[in-house]
Amino acid sequence: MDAGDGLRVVAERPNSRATMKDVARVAGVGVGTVSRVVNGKSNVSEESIAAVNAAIERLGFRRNDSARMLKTGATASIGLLVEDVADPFFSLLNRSVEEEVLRRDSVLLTASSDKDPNRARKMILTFCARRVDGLVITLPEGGDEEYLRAELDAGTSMVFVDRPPRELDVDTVIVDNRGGARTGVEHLIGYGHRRIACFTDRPDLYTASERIAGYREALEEAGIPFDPELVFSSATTREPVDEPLGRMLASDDPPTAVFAGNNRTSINVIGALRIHNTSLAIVGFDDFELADVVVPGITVVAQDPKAMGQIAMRMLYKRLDGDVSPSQTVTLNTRLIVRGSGELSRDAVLAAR
Amino acid sequence: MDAGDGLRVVAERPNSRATMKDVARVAGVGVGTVSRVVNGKSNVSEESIAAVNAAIERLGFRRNDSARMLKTGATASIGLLVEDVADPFFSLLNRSVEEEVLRRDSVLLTASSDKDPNRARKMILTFCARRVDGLVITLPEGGDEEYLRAELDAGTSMVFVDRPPRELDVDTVIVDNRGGARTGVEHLIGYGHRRIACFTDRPDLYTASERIAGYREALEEAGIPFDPELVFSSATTREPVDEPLGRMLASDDPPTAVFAGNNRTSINVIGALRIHNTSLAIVGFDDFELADVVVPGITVVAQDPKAMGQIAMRMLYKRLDGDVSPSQTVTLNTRLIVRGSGELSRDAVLAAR
DNA sequence: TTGAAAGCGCTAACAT
DNA sequence: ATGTTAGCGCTTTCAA
Repeated sequence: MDAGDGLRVVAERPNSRATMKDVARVAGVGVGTVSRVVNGKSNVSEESIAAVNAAIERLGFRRNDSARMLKTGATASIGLLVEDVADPFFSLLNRSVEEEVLRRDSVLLTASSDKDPNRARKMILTFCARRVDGLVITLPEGGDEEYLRAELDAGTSMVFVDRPPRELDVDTVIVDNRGGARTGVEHLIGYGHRRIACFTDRPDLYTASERIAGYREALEEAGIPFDPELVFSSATTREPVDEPLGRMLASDDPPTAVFAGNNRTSINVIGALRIHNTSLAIVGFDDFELADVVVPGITVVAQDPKAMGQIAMRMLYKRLDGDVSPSQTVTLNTRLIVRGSGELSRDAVLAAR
Repeated sequence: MDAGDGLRVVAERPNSRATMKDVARVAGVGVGTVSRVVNGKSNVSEESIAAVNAAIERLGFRRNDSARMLKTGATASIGLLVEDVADPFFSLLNRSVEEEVLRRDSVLLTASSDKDPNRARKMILTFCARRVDGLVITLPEGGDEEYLRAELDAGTSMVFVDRPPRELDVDTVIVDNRGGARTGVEHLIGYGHRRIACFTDRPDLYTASERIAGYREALEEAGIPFDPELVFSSATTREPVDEPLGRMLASDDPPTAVFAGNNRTSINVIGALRIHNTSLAIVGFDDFELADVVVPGITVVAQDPKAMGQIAMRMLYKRLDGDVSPSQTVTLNTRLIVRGSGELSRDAVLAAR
């Protein structure tokens, strides 16, 4: 390169982007002016604007936001941690959060915890190292949440969604899991059912335990004894469901209805019922695509993940805008969507046996 | 604060995070040492490590990655743009990409284009301004793609998924849409069908047009005339499907089978068939949850979004690791999953009328 | 309206 | 093994 002949070879610097300095040089102005143009400040002459834009175009300049973030301290980014971005519920929440983030011209960093507290911790700390402006978190059960306190103290805003923190004092958006489950089970009881099976996720999960509690409350209120034989709590994958359902059906006093604790569970129960060639009344928690396409349509207790995301982001941005009022918990109500499967009466089920 | 009495008030600097300088001061070492400890370099004494870690703990220090990124030029981040993160297909792709990103200790920025070229452009340029190491892109139809060339020239690696670029010379992962569709339609023809309806997405979309082409190829090969009356191409939402399906069914020579161009379409067609209280043989493109729970199970031409994400990331990381060989296009084969709906013979359908 | 210059927090080269 | 320092690319005073 510098062959010693005193000539300075101005390399094209492949694979290295032009900086404002480069643009300034080409445009024949100072970097300050370039910065003003790039950020659309008002006090720049038309001439300068034109010259700078031409240089930008020519060099393919794109502002380096790392430098900008370092300087200004604002990253215009939000971190979202959910259980699984591919889960129908969380993917809808994801999209909803994205819309709000876009509205503020920020970017969204996403991650799936896969229900693993360590993975969650790692991702959250990574987000914090990137200095996200705020965090939307579905924290998996069973891990320590103390490490979040340091982030909170350092001024990182966060809002919990889908389940509340154990100790932390942060904004939270949840749904009325217990009340929703109770409504669903009451609905079945209203159609004469007294033997109602319950298929849910692991009961150490907040949402599952709340829904089981709602199930029990409805039974109790109706004076129906709780029978642990009718509860199965690892229903999130398909295979484990067939056997316990079969056992229940083969018992002396088989169920005539089933309450399914979430969308995956509903699907698994429907499949298992198919296997056992039986039909029971069924009400599921969570709506899902195709719930109205199977016959009969599946009656569900629906959540609104879109609203959840919107509300969470609204709360978060209020904090980012300086609100320091006490933290809030917003509890969204569920909605019973009647489609047929939940309106199969006890008599009808028994008659078909 | 500085009350003029010569005393320097060392404020607690609330809402402003500790820096390496702070940590160095508290630990009684230099910033270089702090940096070495934070980054796990080898040549540091046990003493220093302990002192630094204690200070980090006490101050709640977390490295500012904006500064690190500015300095090193590496952002350890990948940008993913899909049509909609809440779509069952793309959400699975999203998760798959996330796993690969996690494996490299990077973070993932995600965005939905919502099929809007302008929104796509905005998000991609934002990602570029953040200096993502690489981009995984499903570019919406109908927009200019030239702006990507500047990014490519600047050294940003990218891989297209789900549909190929029009002009750009970049790595691409797609599925054999045409061949898959042909296989699906041939399957129906094999069961005696000669009047096969086709419900798809807008034909200006790459995947839809390829699938329609596959549909036509299968017909042609079997000597079945193509009838535009049997094709409906805006089947992505529910309502528009009912009417054209009804019209086809009421015609002189109604279809006995239907090929559905994607998962949403399949669901809509199933719903519409329910409305019209008819059953036809059906094969859909894309697998979906519940495809095996409805009766009969839905026979589908399945893609593998997980594999797509893995392969895309493998290609991307090879580029990031310095591979400069010519760009590749990987075409994944589809898989026909037989579940019953596609094996309803023409005779059976006619007999039921 | 504009250019010059300080400095955001970090890494890495250099000196010790 | 460790402290010091230059500088990454930007924004933002400050002075002109």
